[in-house]
Amino acid sequence: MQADLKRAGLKATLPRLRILEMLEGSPDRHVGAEDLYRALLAAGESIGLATVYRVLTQFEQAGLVIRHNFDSGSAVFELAAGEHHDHLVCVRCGRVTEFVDETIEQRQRKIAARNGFTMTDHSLIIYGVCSDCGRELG
Amino acid sequence: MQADLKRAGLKATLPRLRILEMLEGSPDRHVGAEDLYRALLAAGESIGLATVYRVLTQFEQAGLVIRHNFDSGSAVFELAAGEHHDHLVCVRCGRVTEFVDETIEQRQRKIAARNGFTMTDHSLIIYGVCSDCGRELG
DNA sequence: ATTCTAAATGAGAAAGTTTCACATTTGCAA
DNA sequence: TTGCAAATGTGAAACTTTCTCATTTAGAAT
Repeated sequence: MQADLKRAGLKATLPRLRILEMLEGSPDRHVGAEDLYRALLAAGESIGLATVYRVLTQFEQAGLVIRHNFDSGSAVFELAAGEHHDHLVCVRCGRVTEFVDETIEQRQRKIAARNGFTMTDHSLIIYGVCSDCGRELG
Repeated sequence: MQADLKRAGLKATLPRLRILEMLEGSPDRHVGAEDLYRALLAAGESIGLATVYRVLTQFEQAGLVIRHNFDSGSAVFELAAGEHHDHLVCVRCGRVTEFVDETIEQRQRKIAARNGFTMTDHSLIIYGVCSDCGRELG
């Protein structure tokens, strides 16, 4: 854990370790900065909101976390562990499901190339109503 | 033009007409609320920023415009005329290129269905360096 | 262990985006 | 023309994110 930070070129400070723990222990993989901040306060840590934002941005630059701009207005962060994947977001309850589709990945690379773009990143979000919410609505 | 508004169930007020004209006459199809506001002021209109936001949101709900949350932090709007399409965004100069790929569309529908989601919308953004910027960077 | 120093933090102010509240104005139907 | 509901402009407010700077801390060098 400290090693993860060192490897990323970041000092292993208490706030950084706490934030990393929170991200690893979080029930939902996708959390907002404010949520994270409140969870840390609730857990008895004394941390500043500015630090949470700062650290998340550093983690993003170091490749430890990924920042997503879903339609909600504020960003959510997720641990970068594991494979690249895209997202299904329920517009009703906010539930996030991950998926990978190699066909889509390939087409994206082709499209970027065809348009003379050197692809650095991409974001695919499918919005919809999840099965639970669909059932509730009838 | 007035008819477009009427059809959408909106009164044909002066601010709404001006905003629609701006969107139609804009050199880049993708504009921010603030940009639009300043362009209107520059054109001699007297309009409030709140009105611009309000009207854009109404236009979005009416299906006249589409709101995008690119990584820039603030939303951009585009006229909904024409076919659905996705976007390539240059991370350096901000240039936006549109594309359509039926294969990707199909896979998305499949993925939503497989996960029990009723798809309402989707957003695919490819970030990269466009050919012009790539040339400049060498 | 102790000391030192650059880096990191916490608190609150500040910046940027978007929405709200409400007095005034305007589009449109009668 | 007139009347009224709907829309607007202004400024305040809400919300997210970044900045500033005095204080604290991690880790390297004693």
